[in-house]
Amino acid sequence: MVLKKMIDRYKAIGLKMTPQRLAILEYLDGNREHPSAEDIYRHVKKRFPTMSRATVYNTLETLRKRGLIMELSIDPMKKRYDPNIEPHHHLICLRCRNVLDVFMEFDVSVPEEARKDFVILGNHIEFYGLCSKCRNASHGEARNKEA
Amino acid sequence: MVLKKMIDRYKAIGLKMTPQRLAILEYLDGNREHPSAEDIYRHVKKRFPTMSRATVYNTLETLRKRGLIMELSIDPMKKRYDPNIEPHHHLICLRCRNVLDVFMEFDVSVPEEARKDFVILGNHIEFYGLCSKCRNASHGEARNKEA
DNA sequence: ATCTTTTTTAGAACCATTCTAATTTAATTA
DNA sequence: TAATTAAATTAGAATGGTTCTAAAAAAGAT
Repeated sequence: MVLKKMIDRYKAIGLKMTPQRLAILEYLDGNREHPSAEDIYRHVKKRFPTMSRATVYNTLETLRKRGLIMELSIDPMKKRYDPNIEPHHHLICLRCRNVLDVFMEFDVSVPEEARKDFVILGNHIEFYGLCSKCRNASHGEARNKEA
Repeated sequence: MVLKKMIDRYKAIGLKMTPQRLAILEYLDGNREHPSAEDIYRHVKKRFPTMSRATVYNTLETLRKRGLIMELSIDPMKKRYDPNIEPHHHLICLRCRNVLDVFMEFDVSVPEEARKDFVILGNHIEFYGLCSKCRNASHGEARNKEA
């Protein structure tokens, strides 16, 4: 459970721990769904009906700046968030947009001449394809518009 | 020049070739800037002042569906497009968001047990770091808000 | 030249995200 | 525990990217 660490870190840098933030942190803790801000908002709103979207966005931005979560550009329409900050990669279903983590390291170094003085600080591999559900169900699960 | 091929392909499937579409195709042909819809709109509007954003979006979607361009999820805020459909990867500057192509193949196969019945159809590697301009100029070129 | 179908257009609508300014609250200190 | 103060929350407005709409224009076929 990374939750406790997050809370401690929060306080250590002079940020206030509010019930709303705690709810967001709890939702994110161990979450493997790579949720969007709206996903998070919908969830925590159940417990805090007055919750504002701004709070979700602010909290996510604060967490990101502190390096406690990652912002993913996996979805063309919206940002998605990953509370797992271990470097890893993603398997993305082209049909239902679900995302599976891939905890592996690959040797993908780019030689000098190919990177033109660019300093490479990290990498992220998107594998795209079809998840087992979508591969079987010829219709079900569809959530996007590839064609 | 892939332009001619695109025009032929267009007609072959019964799509009409209009001056607006031609302008968009010409702008994309050989373009290595990974432009957004807005970038394209601004450019072609110079030549066609009545050009509508809808035309740009429609054309891009048509091209994408036909596999003539690729839609990139490189930028969290907007889609960007790549007329180069050869499989390749991208070097993304965290500071100015410029993108450099990497024409290399990497062995990134994911073993059975790691992909849980997922069928992998392709992959795309994002290398992120700092381009030479941004690395030198401590301020210039900044276009985003990493911190 | 006419006809049919597709495309273009301006603008409205929509969704994700950011901003705003007033109100509330966590944490500190007396 | 009450007062203080800096930070967080809130509803809603504003913004930016994208999609939709319905009417007008134009491409390609006959």
